[in-house]
This record gives sequence, C-alpha cells and structure tokens, in this order.
Amino acid sequence: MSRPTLGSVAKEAGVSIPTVSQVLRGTGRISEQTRGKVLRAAKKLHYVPDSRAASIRSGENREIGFVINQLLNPFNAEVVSGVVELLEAEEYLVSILDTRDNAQRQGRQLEAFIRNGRGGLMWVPALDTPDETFALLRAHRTPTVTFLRPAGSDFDHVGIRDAQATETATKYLIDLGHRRIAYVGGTDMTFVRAQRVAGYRAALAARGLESEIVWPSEDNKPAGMKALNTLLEAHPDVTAIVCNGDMVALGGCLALLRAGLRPGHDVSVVGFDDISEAAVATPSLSTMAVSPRRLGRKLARVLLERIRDPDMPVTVSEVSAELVVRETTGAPVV
Amino acid sequence: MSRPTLGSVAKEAGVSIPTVSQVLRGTGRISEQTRGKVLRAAKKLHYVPDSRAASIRSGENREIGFVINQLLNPFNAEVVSGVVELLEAEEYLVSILDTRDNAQRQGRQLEAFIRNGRGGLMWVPALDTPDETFALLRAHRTPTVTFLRPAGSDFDHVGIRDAQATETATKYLIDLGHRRIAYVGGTDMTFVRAQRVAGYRAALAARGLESEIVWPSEDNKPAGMKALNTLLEAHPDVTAIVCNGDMVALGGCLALLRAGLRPGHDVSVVGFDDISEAAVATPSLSTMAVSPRRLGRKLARVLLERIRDPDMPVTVSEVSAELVVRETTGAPVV
DNA sequence: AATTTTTGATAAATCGTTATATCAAACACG
DNA sequence: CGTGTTTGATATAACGATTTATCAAAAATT
Repeated sequence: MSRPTLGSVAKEAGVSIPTVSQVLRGTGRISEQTRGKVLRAAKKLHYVPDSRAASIRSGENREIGFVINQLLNPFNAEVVSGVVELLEAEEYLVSILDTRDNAQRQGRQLEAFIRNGRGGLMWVPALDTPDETFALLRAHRTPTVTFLRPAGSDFDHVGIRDAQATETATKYLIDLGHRRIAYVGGTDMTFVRAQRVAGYRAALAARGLESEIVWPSEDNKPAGMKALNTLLEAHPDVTAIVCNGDMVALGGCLALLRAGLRPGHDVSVVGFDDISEAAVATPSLSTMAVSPRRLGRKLARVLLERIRDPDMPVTVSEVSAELVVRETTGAPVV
Repeated sequence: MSRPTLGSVAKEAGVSIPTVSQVLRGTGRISEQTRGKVLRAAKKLHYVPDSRAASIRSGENREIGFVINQLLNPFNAEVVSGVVELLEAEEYLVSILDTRDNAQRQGRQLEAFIRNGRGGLMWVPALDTPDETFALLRAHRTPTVTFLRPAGSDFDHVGIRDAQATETATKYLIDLGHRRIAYVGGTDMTFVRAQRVAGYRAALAARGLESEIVWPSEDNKPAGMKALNTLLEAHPDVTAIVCNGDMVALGGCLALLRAGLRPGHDVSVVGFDDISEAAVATPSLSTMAVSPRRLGRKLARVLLERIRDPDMPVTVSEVSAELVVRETTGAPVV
C-alpha cells in the first residue's frame, strides 16, 4: 500500500488510466457517469497527482524558487511576502532557500533547483558566484530574475536605486548643517554597499566636503551597536551617520542611548529600508524608505513576464527610495 | 536546444544512455576511457540530472519541506536556520513555505508538497487544519514531523514545554511581590497560547491569587504596543506582565517608555523566546529562553530518524524554556 | 584449442504522468 | 439501408531518468 497513482484510481473506478487523467484535468470527452465513478474513486484513495511525472511529460512547472541571502533580516522576509502574494494568486508555489550569504551553499541550492526543473527562479547572487553557475543557468534556460545584485546582461534584474538614495540621505544631513558624516554598515565590497557608498561620496563631493569615513558592519542590531561604539571612539567628532540598513541604524541608536547620547540631537542617524520597526522604535528612525512588498511584487511580475515570453529582451527595473524624516535626525548642536 | 538530458550527453559522448547514467552515479563497471568521454561531454553540455525523473524511478527524494506559520518572526527564522544547518550536512535540500497563519494557503501548500513527492515534511499545523489534510498526509505516507502545535497521535512532534515555562515566569513575578499580573499576547485559542495561559493560571492558583487578566495580541511590536496601551487603560493597577512572545514584550516595553513608565521598575515584563534582540534592547528583556537553533536541530533529527525507519513508534519531544532575568523585571514599587 | 569467466557496454522494462492516435458503438442523414 | 459523424473510451508512445537482464568481446582457465 504505497501512495495512490493514476493506476490505482483507474482500477478502483474500473476504467483506464488515460480516462482518469482526463477526468481529473477536465480535458477530453467524458460521460457524466464515468466522471462520477472516477471522482469518487480518487477521493476515496486521497489521490493527488504526482507533479514530478506531470511536469516531465507536459513541460509545465508551476513551482518557483526564491534563493535569498538572509531570511533573518525582516526586510527580506517582507520582500518574500510580496513575491508570494502575487505568485500565489497565479497558482504558483513559491519555495524559499536561505543561503545565509554562503556562495558554496548557494551553488548547491541552485543546482538542486535545476535538478528539480523549477518553473522559475528569483535570486540574490552571492558576491563571488562562479562563472560556472551562470553558465549552468543559461544552459538550462531556467527563467531567472536577479534581485538587488545584478549579474551580467543575461538575466532580468530588479533592484533599488541605491546610489541615488544614499546621495539624498547624505545631502539632507549636510543641508541640516552636519560636516562630519560617516557611512556605517555593509560587509566586504558587496554590490549594494558599493553603490550606496558611491552615493554617499557623490553627496560629499557635491557639497565640497572631503573627510569621508566608511565603517563596515554586519547587518543586524548587535553588530550595529558594536560598530557605532568603535566608530565614535575612533572619530568622536562625527555628528551624523548614514547607515547601510535599518537593523544597523537601530542597533546604532541603542549604542548611542547606552552611551548617554540622544539620537537626532547629539548624533543624527539615517537608516535604509524602513522596516516596520523603524516607525515604532524610540526614538523613531529617519530612513530611506523602500516598500519591500512593492519590490517583491515587481520581482514576481518580471518573472511571470519572462516565463510567458522567454525571448523577450532582458529588463532592468530599479525602484527609488524615499527619505522619511522622523526623530533620529536634526540639526547638529552648535 | 532545450535542457540537456542523458540522451544528449550520450549522443555527444557516443555511448548509450545507461552508460552515462552509470558513469555519473559511479555504479556498474565502466572503463577509464569511456568514463572520461562521458564526463567531458556532461561538462561541456552543463548537464545536471533531472531529479524529478530520478526520484520517480528510484523512489528516493532528498528534498524536504518546512511549512511554517510566520517567517517574519525572527524566532521562527532562527529555527529554520537550525533545521537547514543539520539537514544540509546530510545532503538534503530544505525549502521553506510561509503560510502566514492562513489555513487555506497551508492546505494548498501541503498538497503541492505531496504532488512534488517530497522526501519529508516539517510542519506547524494551522489552527483549523481540516481532517482532510491529515488524511492526505497519512494516505501518502510522507514522513512528517509537527512543530509547536501537536496534531494527533499519527505524527512525530517537537515542541516546547509551554505550560511549565509560563508557570515558572508567573511564579517568579509573584515571588517578587507582584499581585496584579496580566497575560498578554497570542491570537485566538492557538494551542501554544492555550498551554501558556494554562501555565499562567496554574501559577496564580498555586499562590492563591485569583484575578486573572488575559489580553490577546498579534505577535509583533506594533501590535504589542497597542495591546499594552489598551491593557493599562482598562487595568491601571497591573504591575507585571507575562508575554506570549518577545516581539509582543518588546513592543510592550516601547509603549511603557512612551507612557513615561520604566519597565522593570514601574511595570515588570517577561517575554518568551529570547530572540537575539532581547539581550541588546534598552532596557534588556527578561524572558523565557528557548534555543531556536537547538529546536531546529532537534526537529531535523526526528525527521531523519522517521525517514530512516518509517515504522518506528511515534515520538514526542519537548524542550524546556529557562528563565533569564534581565532588566525588565523587579520588585513592585510599594 | 575448447571452455569458462570476467569485463564493459547496451537492450528492454519501469516509474507516474500526458498527448496523440485509434477504435467501437451510437447517432444522424439523405 | 448504407454512409458519415459524433461520442466516449482505450491503446500506445513519450518524457527523463534508473534498474535488471542480456550479450559480445576479451581474458583466464582447463
């Protein structure tokens, strides 16, 4: 007694295998009588079609994968929500794989995805993705959209206008009167961080400031706390901070409070993402807002278009971030 | 030019299909010469075996699903990490589905899982899971472990000793001198919340207190803030609060601070989970600590055992939570 | 030299589906 | 009444792999 198949349902109903298949999928010409027999038999045996077999034969696969670098970050988790929301409405099943920023793990996961012949793939490429991986995806013609980090001109891409956003944030701080402004967050030279740092530099240059301070940090609160402590020790004259993400910014604010400094008064802090906690934190966080839901939906839409028309020219979509001023920013104390 | 198959590799190498299969899986007797030819051809075409076809024929499937109720909660995200950690070491691929506490969505996802013939399933059952779903899983003999919410005696289960934990937390507050203690958090009568409320009541009863206050809330910070505001308005005499989760507790502390009350002094708060933010928050959160990583690893281990021995008797594992005293708890002001 | 055994590869069957072709029975038409 | 069409089902082939059985050639044995 193993799992029910078309064969066992056919035997139970006293008909042939193709008949069962046609009844269950609503194709072909079937009399009401046999239709009833088949449906009863299928229900009785709790039959569920094996989509592995179906997708091999029919070439259709409504299973989609999302390979993401860090699920623990609520921003990413929200993006996933947006993706799932839209794709579920189109009857796709989305499964999520967390690479935790490990290129080797990502490689294994992508290969496993291809092995399972997924219908499509959304993907935040690891920093050091080998050429081999790209070649693999191309050879298998898996509809693929990269997210956040673009990966060559072969794949559709959805990302954020990072440089522009950070430039806006930095200029805003400068125009408030700040002169010593640091950039905090991001590890290594990831694409995203590189773009954001470039925007930060562009703003400094545009306003004639020279002293840049770029301070790395992992993207979570404890790391943000640590980063701010070491930063302020090394550069006590810093009065404003542009952060790579809200988690770092919120951690940073905690560190400031612990040190007896008031965010938005003694030191100004701008985050990036606008995670839901940003608005309710004390003090509430000024940040560059990107709607993760909207990003997710965009991502899903691009993938659907690619699936429908595999020969469509490659698209690149960039979403802008908006400055949201809350309590952690203000003019420097004179 | 579609995706490469055993057939195309065989043609490229000038050998038969079974030969290619044997070379790639290291079975059978193959000469060094043809081995080389086949490997070169496979590499050239970027061949990756189609595991759908393989698993249909061989009956083996190393793909495992984790259907979870809420990925946005960092506690759950950490559990996922623990699961993935252990199962990846065993060469399994774990894909995650977020039901966002929607029973209908969960039903669709579970069916899709079965359709894809997964090797195993970890699962947080929705509150109102229909019998049909259980029957489905049984009929298909999918190795299944339930998580947090037990679901009958047919499936292995891994959970937390909820009642015991909340009883400990409540007794601790009573012994500090508190007399008006509320329970905050959890929606509807979920299994977990029911257990925890039972522990809270048991503690009150054991110490001869009668006035219970149970206040529902979604499991996130904004909801926790709102819950505490309404609670304190309705019951201004409450001096201590036992929470259903850290997210609610942290939100609650924010609300207290906004209202000019000091957590741990004016009102004591105990959380549940010990998410990483609990230790770094200001003030740091007293909480019932459960190691999500350990839970995740336990979950994975149980599933592996079930896969290896489908006829093993059903197991139930419960992990204890430990009281961690930090800054949000103290004696009541007299 | 005739035989058995080993080696190295392939043919054929199978897994659970879907797709196309076929076919008998029932019906309609002039 | 013979012919053409529709209806309702089945036979057969295919998908991409694995598994078992088969088989020719080379090597080892008698």
